[in-house]
Amino acid sequence: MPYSKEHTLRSRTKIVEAARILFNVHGFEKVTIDMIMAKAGMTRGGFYKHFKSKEALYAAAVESFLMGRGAVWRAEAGIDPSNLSPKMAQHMLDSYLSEKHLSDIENQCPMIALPSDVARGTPEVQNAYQDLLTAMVWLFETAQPDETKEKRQRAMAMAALCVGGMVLARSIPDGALAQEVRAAAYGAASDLNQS
Amino acid sequence: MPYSKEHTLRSRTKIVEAARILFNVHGFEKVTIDMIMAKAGMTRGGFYKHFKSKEALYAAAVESFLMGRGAVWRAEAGIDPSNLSPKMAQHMLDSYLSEKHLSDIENQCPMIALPSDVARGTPEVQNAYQDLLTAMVWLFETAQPDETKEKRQRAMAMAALCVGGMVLARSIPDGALAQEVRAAAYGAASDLNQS
DNA sequence: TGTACATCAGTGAACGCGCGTTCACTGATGTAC
DNA sequence: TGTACATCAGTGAACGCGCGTTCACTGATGTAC
Repeated sequence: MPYSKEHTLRSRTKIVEAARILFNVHGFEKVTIDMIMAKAGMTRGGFYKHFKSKEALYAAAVESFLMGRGAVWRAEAGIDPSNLSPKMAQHMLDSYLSEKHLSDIENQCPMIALPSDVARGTPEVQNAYQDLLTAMVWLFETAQPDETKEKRQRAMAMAALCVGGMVLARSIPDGALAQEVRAAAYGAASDLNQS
Repeated sequence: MPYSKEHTLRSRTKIVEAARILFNVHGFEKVTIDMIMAKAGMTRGGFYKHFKSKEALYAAAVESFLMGRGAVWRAEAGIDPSNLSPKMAQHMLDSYLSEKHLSDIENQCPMIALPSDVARGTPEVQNAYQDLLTAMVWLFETAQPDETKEKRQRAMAMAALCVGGMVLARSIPDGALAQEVRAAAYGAASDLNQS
């Protein structure tokens, strides 16, 4: 058995990480296997030792966000999933609907970066996307105080505001309007979290 | 001057209409000039007599929704833009966040169908997208009673719920969860409209 | 401890296909006389 | 009113390029003796 399991896994991780960033910046179709492998420090052919197709990598890249870059991001935002409260949910909103997230193309949440690609993607990719959504809704829902009514609907509306606000802000050329939309979504989501 | 202006315009309209539907279904990259021209009842080569590139058609297709299929759609929903009221805005929400809209891939609003393509598109396409958003926000804002506070923020949050709710519902494989998200966004948007 | 071997991650050239765009042409139709 | 002409929308073959995937190979390294 040449090359250790660790070596192989490290290569795979480098490919996924390169892909995640490139897909975020350019979208699925515009990114080539060459670009991904070059960014990962390898050459074209080796790709198929790790993934059976570009589509399979896509699912892995979306999935990787949850426990990879997403975890770093939650930590930076001061979110502790094992100790949730409305304050924690507010931290999540502060961070997700921030100017910083709006301008951070490389490390943005894939739910914002890739929706049209995913809606037409394979079941694999859609499952990965759904896992991200489910995690976000779970966080918002669990963070609500016990007595809150309609927690789940509330959490889902907050998620829709997070993704909708950012998607709209990203797709329009007028920067001032984009900030206005982002801020409006932030305000409405905060109201839902605290009322 | 061979062929009347009307004839040329009719051809152009057929191309734009075919493109709007095909982009909605398959996304920008997956649709070929051949597919579009075939659907419009013509052949490949003629395309460039009407548009300078595929990108230029893209902008035209997004733009066309506002006064084309979108107008039909508003009429069916009983919306009269010259006589707005909270009830009209509610009709808009009823229709936009409906099960019908969720399943109507061909005639869906381009804001839902194409966000990731647009976010990386030309300024032309982004302008067309922004026009759709501006129209929607204007409608929600204008429909509010005079005494309502923060009308504009409210209208923007409603738009974010409309687009966010539908984008999420479209991108996940679990149909029941998709309906739940759609309904939650609908509930929250209705609350914003009426409170 | 040292060495031959087997494995398989990684290389890079090549393949094959699809698609956006171009181009020489055809032919329908409005206009001038 | 009828006819020759000019225009340009539409045709369809061809071009050229890029990209996903394949494939024969190379060489690094873990294992057996």
